[in-house]
Amino acid sequence: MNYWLFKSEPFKWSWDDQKRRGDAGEEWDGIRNYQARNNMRAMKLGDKGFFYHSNEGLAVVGIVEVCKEIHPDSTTDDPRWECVDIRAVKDMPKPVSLKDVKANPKLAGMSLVTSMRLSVQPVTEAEWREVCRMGGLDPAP
DNA sequence: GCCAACGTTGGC
DNA sequence: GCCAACGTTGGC
Repeated sequence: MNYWLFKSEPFKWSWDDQKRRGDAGEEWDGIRNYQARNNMRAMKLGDKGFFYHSNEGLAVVGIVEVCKEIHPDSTTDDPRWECVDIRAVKDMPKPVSLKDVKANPKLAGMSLVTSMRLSVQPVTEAEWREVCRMGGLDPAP
């Protein structure tokens, strides 16, 4: 199992929008960055991810799960761009803000800190557990 | 709203 | 294949 982080500007696509989709999930389309796409290519069904609000909120607000592996992005005809589908799993009991992440030395190597602009990021298991702990969640499964 | 960081594009 | 120009992202 691998872990990821998905960034979204809440006024474009928020955690509430995502939850409203329920188990059907939603295509994570619109990604036009190779590194982000490559990360999505590496995702497997059932992989978990953080849902992060950028620009406004600046916090990890929920947990998502990959519910469909890589496929063409329906919002473009350009075959270079592909995406996965994700569905909401649960809320973060306590959102973990960027400030909190930056303030935690254990998370100094996290992509959120080091590759600020990457919109789909890998998360290590240690980082996953730490952020879950900070958010008031039992990190197991 | 500003601006720094950084990815992409295109001319050479 | 280099690099300057340009566009976008995202924290502040």
